[in-house]
This record gives sequence, C-alpha cells and structure tokens, in this order.
Amino acid sequence: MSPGAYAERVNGQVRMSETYLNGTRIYFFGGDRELATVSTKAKMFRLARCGATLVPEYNPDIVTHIVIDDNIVSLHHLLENISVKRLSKVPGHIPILKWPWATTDNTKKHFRIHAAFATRRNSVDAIDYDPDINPIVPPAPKKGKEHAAPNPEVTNSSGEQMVGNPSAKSPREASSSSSRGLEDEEASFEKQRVSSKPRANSDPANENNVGEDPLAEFYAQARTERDQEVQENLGDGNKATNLHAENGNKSHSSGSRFLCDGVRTSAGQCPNQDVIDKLSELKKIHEQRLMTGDNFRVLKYSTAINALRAYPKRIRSTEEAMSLNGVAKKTAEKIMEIIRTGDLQRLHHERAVSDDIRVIELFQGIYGVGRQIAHRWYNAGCRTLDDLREGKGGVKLSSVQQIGLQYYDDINSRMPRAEAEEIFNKIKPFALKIDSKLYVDIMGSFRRGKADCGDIDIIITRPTDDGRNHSGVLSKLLKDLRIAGIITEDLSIPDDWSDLELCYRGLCRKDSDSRRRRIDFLVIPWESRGAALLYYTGDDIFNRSMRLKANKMGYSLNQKGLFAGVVRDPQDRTRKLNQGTNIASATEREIFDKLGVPWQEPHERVRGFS
DNA sequence: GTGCAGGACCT
DNA sequence: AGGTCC
DNA sequence: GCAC
Ligand SMILES: O=c1ccn([C@H]2C[C@H](O)[C@@H](COP(=O)(O)OP(=O)(O)OP(=O)(O)O)O2)c(=O)[nH]1
Ligand SMILES: [Mg+2]
Repeated sequence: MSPGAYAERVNGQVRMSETYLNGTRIYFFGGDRELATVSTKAKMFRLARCGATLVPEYNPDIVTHIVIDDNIVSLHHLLENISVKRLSKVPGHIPILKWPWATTDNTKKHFRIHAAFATRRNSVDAIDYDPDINPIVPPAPKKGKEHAAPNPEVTNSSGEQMVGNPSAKSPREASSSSSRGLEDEEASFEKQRVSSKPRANSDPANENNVGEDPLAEFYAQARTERDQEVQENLGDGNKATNLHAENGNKSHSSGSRFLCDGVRTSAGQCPNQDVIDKLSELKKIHEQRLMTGDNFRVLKYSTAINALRAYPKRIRSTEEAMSLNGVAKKTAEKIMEIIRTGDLQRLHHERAVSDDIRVIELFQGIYGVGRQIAHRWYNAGCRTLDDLREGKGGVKLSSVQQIGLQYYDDINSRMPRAEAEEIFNKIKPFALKIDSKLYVDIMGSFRRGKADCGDIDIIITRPTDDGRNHSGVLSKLLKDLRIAGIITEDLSIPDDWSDLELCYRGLCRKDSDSRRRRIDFLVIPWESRGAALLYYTGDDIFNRSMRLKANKMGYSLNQKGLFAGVVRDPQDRTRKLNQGTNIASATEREIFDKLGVPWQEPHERVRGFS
C-alpha cells in the first residue's frame, strides 16, 4: 500500500486519543513513495490519533503542515515527492517540520525549533520569522465550506479551508519513544517488546503519554485492517503461491578488523540455523526497500549471517552475540529474541500490515527484476506472476525477464554440488578440444566447497608463454554447447567476442530431462588470473571486505588486480581519477600478502554451509 | 556524523 | 543514467 | 545496521 493510500485509510479508522493536532491537515512524508514502510504507517497512525487529518497527496490549498521523517528525507527527496521545483514554491504559511514536532503536546508557536530546513525563508518556520513584524497567513479559501472537524474524512478533492495558523512551541526533546526515524523506531519497538506488556496504556499520570504511544497498538490495528484490505483491494483471491528458496549462503566469520582477516571455525552443522533463517527473512525485507540506507542494512545482515554460520556454538547471550564481528546491539537483541522465543516479532509486524512484501518478493524472484521494477509492477496493479504474463496494468517484460519468468522455479532452485560438477565435466572437454592449453575451472560456491550451488561459475584463461592467447574461444565454446543442448538461453552476452576479458551469462541444463541452471563464464587475461580467481571465488561479502581493506590501505582491488596510487574523486569516492599501478594480480597469494590478509584456502573462505 | 566494493551488460 | 546482476 |  502506498503512503497516500494508508493516509486515507488511517483518517477513517484511527480512533483519536489526543486532541492537540485537531484541525491540522498534515502531509506526512517518510521517504517512501510506493510502499508505505512500517515506520511511515506508525507515524501516520500516531498523527491521526492525536487529531490530525492526513492528506494523502500534497496540495498546497489543503495542507496546513508538512511533516517529514527527518534523518531519512532530504530536501531534494521531499521536493521531488511533492512535485515542487524549489523550496520557495512551498507557500510560506505551511511549515515543514521534523517528526519530533508532532510528538509533543505543545505544537503551538516556534515552528523554527522543529523546522526541517534551516535555510528556508519567508515562511512560518523560518529562523527569522516574526509574526508581529511580518505575519504570514494563509490565503482566504477560494471555495467550499468551513470544516474543522477533528478527524474529517479527507476526500482529497474538496478544497477545504485552513484552520488558523497553528503555531508551536516547546522544543521538548524527543520524549520517550519513536521520534526520530527508523532506527529509533526499531529501538523503541525493541524496548517495548522486551517489556512485553500487552497493557492497555501506561500511567495516565504521565504528562506525556502520547510520547509512549506504543507501536503495538498500531500493529494491532494494522493487522485488523489487513484483512479488510485483502478483500477490498483485490477481488483477486489468487495468492502468490510461488515462494522460492535462496537463503544467503555466503559466509565469513568474526575475527579481526576486516572480515577477510577472519578466523574461521566451520562446523558440519550450524548450531544457530534458526537464527540465520529469521535474519535472512529480515534481510530479504530490506532488500525490497527502495531507500539507500536499506542496502547497508542488507550488507550488515549478510555479514551477521555469515558470522553466525561460522560460529561453532549455540549463542547464549547478547554479549556472546555481540562478540561476533559485524554484530552489535540491535542485531544481538534480535538474535537473542530468536533464541529465546524461536521467533522474531518484527517479521510478523512487517508482514502483518499487508501483502506488499510477499508480492514484491515474488516479483524480485524473477531474474532481471530488482526492487524498482518489482515496485513499479506492484503499483501497476500486478499481484501474481500470471498478472505479469498477461501484461496487466500495461507492464512489459524485457526479454531477459521473460526468460526469468518462464524458468522462475528452476532459476530459484539451487542445485546439488554433484550436478554442478557433472555439468562442468561435460563442458570442460569442449573447451579443451578448442584449445588444449586453456585453463578452465569452476569457481563460486563450488570452489568454496558448498554442498549446493546457486549457479555454475566457470573461469577461462590461457597462458601466453607460447605467444598465443584465448581470443575468440568463448564464442566457439558457446556454439558447441548450444549444439550439445547444454546451453539453452542467453541472458547477457559480451559486446566484443574477441576480447581477452569477457563475461557471459545464460541458462544451461545437464540433459533434456534436467532443470535449467544459471551459468556464467568469466574469460580473463592470463596476467590477472590471481585477482580473477580471488574475485570469482568470493563470497561476495568476503570480496567486499577485502576490497574495503584495500581501499583503506590506499589501494584499489578489483577482478583485474590490486592497484596502488589510485586517486579518487573526493565528491564521489567510487569514481577513480586514474587507474593506478598494478601491484599484484597473477596469484591470489600475492594479493593476500600485500593486503596482510592471512592466506585462506578457497574452501576455508567458506564458513559454515548447509 | 560519515562511509559502506567495484565493475559489466541492458534498456 | 538507472537498473540489475556478478 | 555497524564501525570508526
Ligand atoms: O555482488 C557480488 C556477487 C558476486 N561476487 C563474486 C563472488 C562470488 O562468489 C562470485 C560468483 O557469484 P555468485 O552469485 O555465483 O555467488 P556464489 O558465491 O557462487 O554463490 P551461489 O551458490 O549462490 O552461486 O562472484 C561479487 O564479488 N559480488
Ligand atoms: Mg555461483
């Protein structure tokens, strides 16, 4: 559900428990556009409980206040969301306020204290605004009737009128709970969970019990709404049946400063598998989110999961959990909740609110569909894979996505290690028949010794000591493999087939009775084989850690080699201004050495497995 | 409070 | 240039 | 969400 849709819903259904926002018509922006996050929903819910009317879409003729989730929403982000070119185009009588403004009872006067943008001028929240000298008042209503009901149904089109200039006061630091953004919301949620009282309400003597408004109440109401929504919104009882597997299988462990330095402790069976499963689910939810901050949560959940995989004992305490590299308080508490209760309430809360998450996850399971496309299709009204096949809502699939859809289940299944090996053993002779001096090997999770593989990663190179190289080999090989019925579909192909460095992605199968499997070929020049092996062996988290370490040491590491003297654009540190000089690339070991990382065998670069 | 890996192909 | 994937 |  979109934030706007939630705003409309909340207006009608939330019962009011406070009145200090009576008469306000608030446009709330939590940084989400297409899917209202739990954070946004909780905040809207609370605004409504305090008497505000939520305006689903920004309209300067209706809105009396704009409230944003500070720390999450940038100026650019907000302007884009409300389709306004410049801050000065927002009428001066509409204050733009940070979330904490709404959490205290004293919302009169002094908007400036909670002003979201200190640079704003000629507005009631400007730093230099003085109502006695130069008052700013809303224009007289053009049409329509008076209307100041506490919780009016916002029909969104009716030009409603302004209710005085609510002016604020009282800074009032962030009272007790949920005031500042996702992280704080989570923190407060955790707190509430731990004290786990279904209690109706806390001490009424508390001067500020609004500040304690438990999210539990929001969740409870949200749950009851969900059922209505399912019926109302889509008469389409067709559930997304197709859930797939993938369960983070990367690994690494705790140890020193960088993960890649890590000390591994692999065991045959992971004693914390239940924790890993739950955290993987949470990770998947963050993978759907459009906001950039969630990428790093995904990264951190990945590292935490890897650390857990490597950990040989059952976790017994928060402190023990926090001893793992990459696990701090928040994750440690989640881990302990799972260990103690076998469950993570946060997951239920996320999913309870609507079916968004299920559907987006379903769509993201299609190869070539990421979060943006998945949300776009959801917005277009699609809810099932069949909707997509029918082009419902005018959605169009790229050719790769069509293949991804056709082989949805195949692509989302992992294959037994033995099958990967069998396929590779069919492929290798074709390569050697083209050139017996080729070096051909299987990389990725297979090289790391995993029991199952998400795909087959094959590296091809060739020594140049005889003055020859492997230019053109891949196109020949693929031709043979297509004839042999092994390669069946292409997903992405090199642009210059004669290059010594190229990358191919496609589907293959062991034989005509077997499932389709993902297959990748990486062709690389002989000189960079060490860096390429390192890269292609992974896992991804290990690579990122090692590259981070290289970066911190003033180097840059990629699949071609380890480079010194790289100068980065200070504005965009990912952009390199020069290429630097290659200081290691021929062997994995020299790269480990130059980075001071203790050597690890490929199978050691796997921690745990399953 | 800031940074988080780095690159290739597709559209 | 943005999106997805490795 | 974590580390510095
Ligand atoms: O974001 C990524 C993804 C992958 N890789 C590297 C490491 C990885 O090991 C290798 C192959 O990628 P793949 O996606 O096949 O991962 P895998 O480790 O082989 O696991 P799976 O069994 O899921 O294929 O490419 C990265 O460096 N960054
Ligand atoms: Mg792989």
